[in-house]
Amino acid sequence: MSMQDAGSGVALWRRVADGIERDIAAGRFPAGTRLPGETEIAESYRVNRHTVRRALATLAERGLVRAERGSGTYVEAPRLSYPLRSRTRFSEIVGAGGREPRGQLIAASEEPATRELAQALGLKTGAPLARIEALRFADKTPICVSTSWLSAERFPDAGRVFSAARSMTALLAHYGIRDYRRGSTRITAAIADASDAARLDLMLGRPVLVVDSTDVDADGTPLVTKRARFAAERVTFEVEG
Amino acid sequence: MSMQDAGSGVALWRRVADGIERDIAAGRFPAGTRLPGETEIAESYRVNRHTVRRALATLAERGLVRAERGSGTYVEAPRLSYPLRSRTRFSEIVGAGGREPRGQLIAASEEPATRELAQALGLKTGAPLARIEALRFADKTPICVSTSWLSAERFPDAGRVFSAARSMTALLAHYGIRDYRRGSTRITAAIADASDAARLDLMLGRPVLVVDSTDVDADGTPLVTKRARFAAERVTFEVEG
DNA sequence: TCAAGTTGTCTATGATAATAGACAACTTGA
DNA sequence: TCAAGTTGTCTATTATCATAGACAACTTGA
Repeated sequence: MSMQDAGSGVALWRRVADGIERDIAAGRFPAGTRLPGETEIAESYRVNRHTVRRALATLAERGLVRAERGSGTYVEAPRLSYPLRSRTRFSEIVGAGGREPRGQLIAASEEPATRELAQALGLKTGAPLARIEALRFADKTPICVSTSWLSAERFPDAGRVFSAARSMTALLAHYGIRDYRRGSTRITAAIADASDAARLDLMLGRPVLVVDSTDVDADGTPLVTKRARFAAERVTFEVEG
Repeated sequence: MSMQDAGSGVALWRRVADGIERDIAAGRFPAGTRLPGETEIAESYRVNRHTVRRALATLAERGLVRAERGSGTYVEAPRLSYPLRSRTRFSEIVGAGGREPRGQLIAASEEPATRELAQALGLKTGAPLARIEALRFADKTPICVSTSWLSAERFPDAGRVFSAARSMTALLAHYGIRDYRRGSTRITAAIADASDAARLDLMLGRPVLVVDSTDVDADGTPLVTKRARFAAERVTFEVEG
């Protein structure tokens, strides 16, 4: 560590990487742009060039930038704008950005409802729930990991249905539910744990947006409650009103 | 670093600290609870006891836990629930949790509107803006740093008024605006920079929730646009509908 | 063609992170 | 009172972080 560091627990190269990434996310380096040279970046962060190289290496590994020997380092990808409205679907949001939405089932299982889950779904503690863990992509970039819980009685075989349907909207449609909306949403941020980091192809220690939400049908009856972890660096939530 | 680490750029002790803090935030260790012994934590994280000690030391420094020699380490503080509605005020939110809201002016200045700011406020690029930077507390805990911009023509002397009023609601009331609401809100997360970390009494590298918002009057005319950085570990946003 | 500027790779060195072990100081409950 | 379990402090060792310098390989534009 350098002298200016008072022992933050975050390596210098990582802070440089974060800085560059924020500049990219903020649009100061749009996609396709050439970044300043490594020496120049090193000077502006008051850091050794090797430290900058390590920072750039991690960004390159994640596909955010691409280094071209003899020429420079160039910006690759943008950030997904994610509106939080009552009736927006993941697939629509991604599609609106001109990217291809994809869902992938990680695991499906059954488990009894904890007190919190039961309360969210309007069921009794211990009621059988289907638990579906899925990974969602925009093109080939993983955006979020979501864990969904539904009543196993009302939605029998939910795991199998989801793995075929590949989206929650399609799953609910399979059970005759054509319309649903967001009942509640809670957002906070955390640091990615090992499992999320691996699935989201995210470096350990990167921030994730943690969204707890419950979807309800037209009558307000809870259908499904979820906890999703979004790679913070890849999305910006937009709240209406 | 240990072998299981592939070079995440985040020190082990910090990941342990994050883990413990998440457990506290998730309510697995409610306020007043005694944490497992250092040796036990070390085993569960597969880490040396000294590493755990360092993690606990930082949590203690931030007032999250308190170590008692010979007895154990105990949990101190909870997390603020922050609803995102059209008409919620910081002071009401904090007050609702039984805590004392406080605002502190960091700096006030005047500057011409950038293109983005002008657009948000419905003004022309270059129009004079008052810029107010403030720090907001719940009791003695800093919650967020906010930078607000208002039209300097419509709100002359805004900085002085704010420093007396100590809240945006009171400032607007001073100019005869009794009612206002949230026009737009955008949320993402980032890593605290040095300045935010210092003001929020946050370790460098901790996540912050970045909220860009614009408040409008009853007619929908933009009044003030803000960027606030919240210590993610101290709040949970609640989104309606 | 050539010079200037770029990224890629090597060696070396000091500071810090993480491990390991031992023991002191203290609290708690039997 | 005492034993078991806790936090506090010390020494020592190894791996990684960050710096520093030098040079190769390559691209670009004059």
